[in-house]
Amino acid sequence: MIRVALVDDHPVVRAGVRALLEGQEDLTVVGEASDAHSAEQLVAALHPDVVLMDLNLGAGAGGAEVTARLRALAEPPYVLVLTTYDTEADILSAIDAGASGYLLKDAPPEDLFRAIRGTARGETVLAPAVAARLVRRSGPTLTEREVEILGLLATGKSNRDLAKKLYVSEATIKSHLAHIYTKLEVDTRAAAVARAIEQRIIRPVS
Amino acid sequence: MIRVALVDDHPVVRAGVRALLEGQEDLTVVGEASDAHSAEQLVAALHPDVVLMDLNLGAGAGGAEVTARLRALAEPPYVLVLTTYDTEADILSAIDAGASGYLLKDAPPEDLFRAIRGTARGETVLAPAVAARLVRRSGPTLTEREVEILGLLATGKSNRDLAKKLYVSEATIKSHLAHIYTKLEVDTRAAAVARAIEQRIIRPVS
DNA sequence: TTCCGAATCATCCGTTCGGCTATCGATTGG
DNA sequence: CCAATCGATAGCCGAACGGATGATTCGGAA
Repeated sequence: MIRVALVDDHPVVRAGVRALLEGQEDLTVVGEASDAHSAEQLVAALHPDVVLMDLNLGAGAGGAEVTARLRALAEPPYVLVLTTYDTEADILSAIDAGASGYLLKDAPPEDLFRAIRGTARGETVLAPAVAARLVRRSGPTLTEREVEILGLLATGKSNRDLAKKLYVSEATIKSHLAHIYTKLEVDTRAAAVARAIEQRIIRPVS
Repeated sequence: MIRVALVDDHPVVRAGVRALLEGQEDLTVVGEASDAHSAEQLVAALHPDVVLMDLNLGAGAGGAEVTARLRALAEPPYVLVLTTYDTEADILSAIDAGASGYLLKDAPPEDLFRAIRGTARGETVLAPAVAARLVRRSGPTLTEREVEILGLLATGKSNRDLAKKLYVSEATIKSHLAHIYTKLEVDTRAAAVARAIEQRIIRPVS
């Protein structure tokens, strides 16, 4: 019997996953948590085999942080990230934090079951769409610096502002922008920002 | 007994809502659909009292369209929109299409129950966050024209492009942009696009 | 009917962008 | 160990942008 814990701030999703898993003979839900803090308590107390983790836990610590802390425990559970969609950086940081897999919430139940069973065996499981993003590097890969600049672009900064903020010359900024435009196949900052948000390279939050 | 039909492309969500509703004595789920087409068939065949509708049905027709068609039936069901989050325009078009209410998926189960019961009685139910958006007109209200321009801005169009596309002069475009900047409290197109996406005024899709 | 907002158009002007072309050190990886 | 990539830098130039100001028309609300 694989003991599963759910961490998600959506009651509907928790109920859904629970209902689906209870229909499987070898899977059982031993607990639920809706925030970072109770998630840690839950895992410490119940020692589940697998934790289904939503990365977006509303307010407070994010799923990646929680994942890292859970994996730092004495007998760490396997963590399977189950989320709707996130930034490439989010995915990477979750995996960095020790997540064993990454599934999207719109996955069919069979995929979910398979992923949990695989995870419980210590396998790494990635949703096809996610794997594609990571392996094929779907689309061009932006450098850290470029992502940083994109983030600032979204706040309406001018090249001069960017130069000051990053302690480089305007020429450098323009060079980066040119690279960004090429990679995103755009030719204006506005389109670059829209693209970057659409491709989840940056988030639209300030 | 209130007969409910679910329309959502996420199996997990369908299972979750079903599980939650089955725990209520006066609510029963009579059917599920994951796309526009089967949703219409389902409703025509089963005549549910309330349809829980996700606006984002993946590919194909959107939830608003489906809502409109369902409401055009001889004995139309009440439609309660249950979605994660959408554009102000989406909300309005759903209500235009005849939806009786609008709930967010992260709502606690009790709210969901209340909303379904209210909807079945013919009441209009809006999630607080949604109501606030519509009533208080949270933030400045952009005109249709301004939203249209914002959408095109996100594709990287220049003022001249916009002028040609909208059959007006560049001066007009600049005038609109100035208004947009004022309302969104920004001063560049890039920031305007980011703001607009963040505030769900436009969507980041092309 | 009066008044206001939306949409349209216009001109001026200084600033900023984006394209182009090149160079250079550092780090990483075959 | 040498190629490739990344980050940083530079100058030039035409086009685009954003700010400021003002005007007209039209339709709906007061």
